[in-house]
Amino acid sequence: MNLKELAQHLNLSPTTVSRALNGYPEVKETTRRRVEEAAREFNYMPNAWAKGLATGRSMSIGHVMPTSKMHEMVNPVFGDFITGASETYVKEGYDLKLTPVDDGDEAQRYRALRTRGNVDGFIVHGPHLTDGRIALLREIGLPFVVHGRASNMPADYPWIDMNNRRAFERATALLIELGHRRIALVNGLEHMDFAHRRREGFLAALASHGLVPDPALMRGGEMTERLGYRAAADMLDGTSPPTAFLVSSMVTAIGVRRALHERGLELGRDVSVIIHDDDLGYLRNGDDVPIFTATRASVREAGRRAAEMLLRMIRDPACAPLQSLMEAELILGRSTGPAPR
Amino acid sequence: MNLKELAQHLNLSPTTVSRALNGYPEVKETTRRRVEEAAREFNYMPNAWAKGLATGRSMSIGHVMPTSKMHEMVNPVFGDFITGASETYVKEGYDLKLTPVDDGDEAQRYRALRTRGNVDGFIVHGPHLTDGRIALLREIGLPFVVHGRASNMPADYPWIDMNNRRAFERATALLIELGHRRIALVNGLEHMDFAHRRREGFLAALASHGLVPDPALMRGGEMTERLGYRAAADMLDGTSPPTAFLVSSMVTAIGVRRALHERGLELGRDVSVIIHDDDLGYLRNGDDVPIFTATRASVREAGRRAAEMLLRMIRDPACAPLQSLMEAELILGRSTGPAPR
DNA sequence: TTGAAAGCGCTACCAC
DNA sequence: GTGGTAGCGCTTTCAA
Repeated sequence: MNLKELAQHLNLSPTTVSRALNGYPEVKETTRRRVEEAAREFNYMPNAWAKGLATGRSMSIGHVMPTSKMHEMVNPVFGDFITGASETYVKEGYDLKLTPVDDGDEAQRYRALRTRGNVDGFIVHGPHLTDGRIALLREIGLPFVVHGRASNMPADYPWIDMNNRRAFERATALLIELGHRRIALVNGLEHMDFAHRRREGFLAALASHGLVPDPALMRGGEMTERLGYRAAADMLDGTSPPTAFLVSSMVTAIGVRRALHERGLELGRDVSVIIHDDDLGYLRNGDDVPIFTATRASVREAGRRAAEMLLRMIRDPACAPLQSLMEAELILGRSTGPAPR
Repeated sequence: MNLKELAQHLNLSPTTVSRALNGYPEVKETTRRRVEEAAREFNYMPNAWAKGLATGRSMSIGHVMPTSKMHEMVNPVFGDFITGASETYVKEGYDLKLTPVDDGDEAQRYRALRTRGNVDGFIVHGPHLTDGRIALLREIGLPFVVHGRASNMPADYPWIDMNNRRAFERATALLIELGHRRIALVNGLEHMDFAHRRREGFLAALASHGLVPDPALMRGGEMTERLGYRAAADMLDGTSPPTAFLVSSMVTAIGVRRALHERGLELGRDVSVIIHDDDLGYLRNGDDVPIFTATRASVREAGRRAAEMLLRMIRDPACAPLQSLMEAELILGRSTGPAPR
């Protein structure tokens, strides 16, 4: 059933039916009602292609994410974020076009999506510190929202982000106040913006307490179990081992625990650990360790908000770029850890 | 730059240009070359909407996945699978339309995608044992491929799946041959097809060795750390504790380990464990435990294949439904575990 | 308040 | 081998 047929059924012109369905004011109320009813009855849905062709809008949003580091973002933040965004899209009749893209040919893919007229806007996932995509997207001229930030770029684009810096600052301060002086940081890949900010928070807290960071106690990498194990093992076997760890991601923390366990060290007795992770429900490793976290619900919320920001920009290209910072939640474990030995 | 303008530049008709670009045979080779060159030069890309409208094909594929259980599939298989599928799509000029959908209103969303003419086919993720979507999709009439299977449905649809049954059968047999008689199964949610098949494999191996399954030693649930912990704790504290565990997912296995550790039991000394997981690179918990696994590469391969199957069906609706079973790989740990005490 | 008609950019049929 | 032209289903002037 298409518009024309529907119009014939109603003894109306396609024009009027179109207007009625799209909320134009000049349609008589009774007519509109009649049309809407018939549309429901025949389960009429406008053909997206014709509509796109006629309006120039595609009613779909491109989500582009680098695949080589996929696990960093996909797992698990990405799923929840996208679910949140979809809630908004569905409500507003938009589709979500997912484009995993190799780190290399990003520019190509963005341009293609743009030129073929396939999307009305972009969500950018997993920004690096210096992320070329922002300049690229600006040049391309479609609205976009960044999930995260790119610290080394002028901050005049719209973004939504967790306050990673603050979470790590608070976590570090907490450990310092417990009496720790040698605190290890096991971080994500530090060319990723979120990891960089976490590090900054860590350093800021040290500095404001008059502590000097020890490079031997700072490590970054893909957030795997293996990284946690290697980093902790090296540090614990080093000349002056840490008494506390601050760990990016639960998975990495598991590796840290393995290294502790191998050395007969007990968490909460010999060593303190604080974890930051965005995936609580899935992998909660007991409740013995304090966690800074973006809960699943709040990541979803972030997705919803990002989508709303983007749709607003699509509708009103002149509107100011919104920026939104969300706070991580602190969940205290049973033991916040001991004073250092 | 659109087709008409490009044609004018070349002093050709739009028709010829279109034919040249779409590989029709009746174009003179020199003309084709001229056209292709110009297209590249002006960075011409056809407007997807016009093309869709004219051809009736959307050049995009819908990936629909239930969100309520999202972590089960999203994490981490989904990312790799979709990356693989995208490789195929990009090559063939297709887009990937992602639709997270609440378990409830699936029918609606599928129909909408179909009626609005938005997709040419579907990939179905995370099938349940009795999955209504298969009947629904058949009724809707677009080609689809299921990532996984639905055991309780007639198996005449196209699917691609890991051989979960066989992996668990082999794993169980391995434990039995080591001398274990009381083997625990910590499984995923058993209304999910993959989990059901794993259980079947487990039971089959017991049966073929003349062992009777003990319901107290079988547990299913969301594959979280907590499930592993609870299940193992209950079983170990029960009247006749298991001497070996077979665990679905690395994350769950971490919980099992915690329970063991709490009780002073050591893995590889007091108890054997075999894990099945599809996410090796990310969360490899040491190399001390044997793992059945679909490697990241093979999951990607599965995505590629599924996409190819689907595109084939789209092009030739009459073609027979392909079905493809992939074998999990066994990676032996340093210790395969002891004989039972 | 409604309708007729002209496109949107492309493909595909038919004629040359 | 190439070109003219009629749609695909919708929106959007302009006219009534």
